[in-house]
Amino acid sequence: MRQKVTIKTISKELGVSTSTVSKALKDSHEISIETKERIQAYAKHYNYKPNSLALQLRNQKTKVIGVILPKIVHHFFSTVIKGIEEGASEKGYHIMVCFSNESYKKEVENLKVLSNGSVDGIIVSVANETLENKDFDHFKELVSEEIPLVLFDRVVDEIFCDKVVVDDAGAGYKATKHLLENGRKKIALITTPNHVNVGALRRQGYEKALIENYIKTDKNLIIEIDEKKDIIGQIEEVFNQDIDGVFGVNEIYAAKAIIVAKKRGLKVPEDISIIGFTDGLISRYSSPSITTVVQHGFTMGKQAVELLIERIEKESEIYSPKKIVISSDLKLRESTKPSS
Amino acid sequence: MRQKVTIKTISKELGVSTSTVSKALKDSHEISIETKERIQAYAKHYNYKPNSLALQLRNQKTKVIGVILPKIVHHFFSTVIKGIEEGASEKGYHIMVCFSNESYKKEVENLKVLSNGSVDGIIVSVANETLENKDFDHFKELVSEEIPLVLFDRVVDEIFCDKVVVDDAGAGYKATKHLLENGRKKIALITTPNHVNVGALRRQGYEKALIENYIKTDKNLIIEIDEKKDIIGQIEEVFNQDIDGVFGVNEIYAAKAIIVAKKRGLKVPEDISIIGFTDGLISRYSSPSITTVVQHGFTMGKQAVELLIERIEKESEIYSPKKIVISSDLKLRESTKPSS
DNA sequence: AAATATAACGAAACCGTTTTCGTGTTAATA
DNA sequence: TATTAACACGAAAACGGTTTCGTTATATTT
Repeated sequence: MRQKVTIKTISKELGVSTSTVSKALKDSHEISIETKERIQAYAKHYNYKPNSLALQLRNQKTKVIGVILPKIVHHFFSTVIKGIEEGASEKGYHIMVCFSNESYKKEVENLKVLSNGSVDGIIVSVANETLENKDFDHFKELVSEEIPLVLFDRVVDEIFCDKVVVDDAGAGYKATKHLLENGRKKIALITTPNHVNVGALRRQGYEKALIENYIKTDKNLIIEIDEKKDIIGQIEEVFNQDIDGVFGVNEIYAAKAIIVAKKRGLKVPEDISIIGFTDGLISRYSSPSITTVVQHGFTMGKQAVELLIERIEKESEIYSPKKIVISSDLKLRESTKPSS
Repeated sequence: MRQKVTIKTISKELGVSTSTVSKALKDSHEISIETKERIQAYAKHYNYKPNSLALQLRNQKTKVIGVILPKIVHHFFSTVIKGIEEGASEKGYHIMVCFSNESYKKEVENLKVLSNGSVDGIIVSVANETLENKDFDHFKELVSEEIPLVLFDRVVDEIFCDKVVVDDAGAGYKATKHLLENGRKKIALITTPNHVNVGALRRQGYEKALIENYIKTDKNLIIEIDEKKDIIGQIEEVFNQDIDGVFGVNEIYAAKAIIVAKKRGLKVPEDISIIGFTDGLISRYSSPSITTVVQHGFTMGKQAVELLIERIEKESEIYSPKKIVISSDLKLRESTKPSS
């Protein structure tokens, strides 16, 4: 890179001290008008830009927020990141984004890098592998260093920090209840293994709705997808039972359920109602379009970053962690309707 | 934040100089083994982490790459960013992500912030508004400051820098040719206004394929979507003509074309073949699934970042910009088949 | 005329680290 | 015994800014 023009360059060139230059550029009253004008003109002409590293070092803050996501090619997370960026941007912050790719090791690495002073605070959605391991020491260390931290969506209770979550249990309840109100009684649940908190919570909601309607939960109707195996194949199994409704805990499962239903000659939504989670493009464009629980990822991201910045900027005050619960709504589309 | 342990803290605490501490932590031979052990033990115990800002300032490099994207909630761009992050990560870099939201003003701002020393180089896909304005001074200034810059996908030729593009003309050609080979002759093109380079290029490919097959391009079959208006409505118009094939320059247009076709009682692909661009989730999950041009966003991102890092790390050498063209392939699905 | 206020600027410390270049002590060599 | 080498460490500059606290010269007040 071409040698940059610094305060030092200017001071040498104009025969004044660096302090004078610094003050002149800030329009300080300590400097005479003529000198200020000379300096400002020079700076403008040579396109002087203050080196932000120097400022960050001096001010002990970077105005950067670190973000660690499990993945990015994913509608929900990309929505969240948009919310985070917008919220950050409004407050004059920038974001540094890393991905854990659901790996514990990468999450630890990322956290280490971000906590060395290059960001003012960190926002994380925990990797699946970490949730399985239940090893959260890296987060606890962060907390003990008093680095502001906000967890969202995939959070863990035992970490002492702010959290933003969707009301997954409530959402699962709403989704299931919608199917029940459609007159469906034999409702299958296509979910993730239980260590994924959100899956577990959505299942709780599902079970609660069934119980309220005096329906026994039938283990055979609940299937925990192993993503390493063939998903369609696993879904086929539950279709071997007699069912008239499906609740998929994400939009992929719902979309695949539709494919399986069609293959079996079942009409959606006439013969079977199907509801999904995550209001992404799949739900909108699959045929029939899918009724889903919309998660408000954008809101989550924005809330998370606002919480974080508040924490960063009021570090003097006594701190007690908050938990924000974002409720979710149903978006009704073609894949559900009352049974005839 | 709790006061962090620095080299200075350690040096005071152990009664040695900061130079000694620094050397000891680097296992320098200049320091006696006992002293080194004392210092290292202390550092480990108090969880010392070198302040990366200080290092960046001293080394005059940040190991951070700035990325400016027009948007993020978009399959192609999120794929690219994944490629960028992976490539960066492999070389020990991190990424700082900003969004222009297709706005010229935000792009200029982002560029200004990133060029103040906080990143070693920048990767950009140009905002639509900027392409309309044809105002590229902010990029030229960057180039004149010799800040490494790589443009991808939405590039502009007059900027002197490395570029990574997809072979849009070739891809448009391939897509159209596929429809022709299916025996389709009245092929509509649903595209963007011409100032969007990629749209223009794909259109060139479309026209070339038609000409090769001695088919006159019919203006009435080409529709430039104005995204501010109702998209479906605009697509309806082209369906008022007699057509048997549709080439949509992105997956949304293709998906909406399918919806319109179905509404008109046309069977896809029996009566009409429809092909899209961008192999995202929509194409995969809409019904029928959509034959598309796959853009290899991941590869683009990775190539872009590798180009950039090469440029950053070999700054001494004489520099002549490269342009990498990524070819695209067709992914055949259900929405196209030979006419019967 | 002496004391004080003000204006305009510079010196130096500081943020946290690395690195060059001493410097003092001890051990080995001439 | 005088010289040199090796060892172990510290002082200081540098990266690019900001800011506190002088300091000098002039202007104002008593």
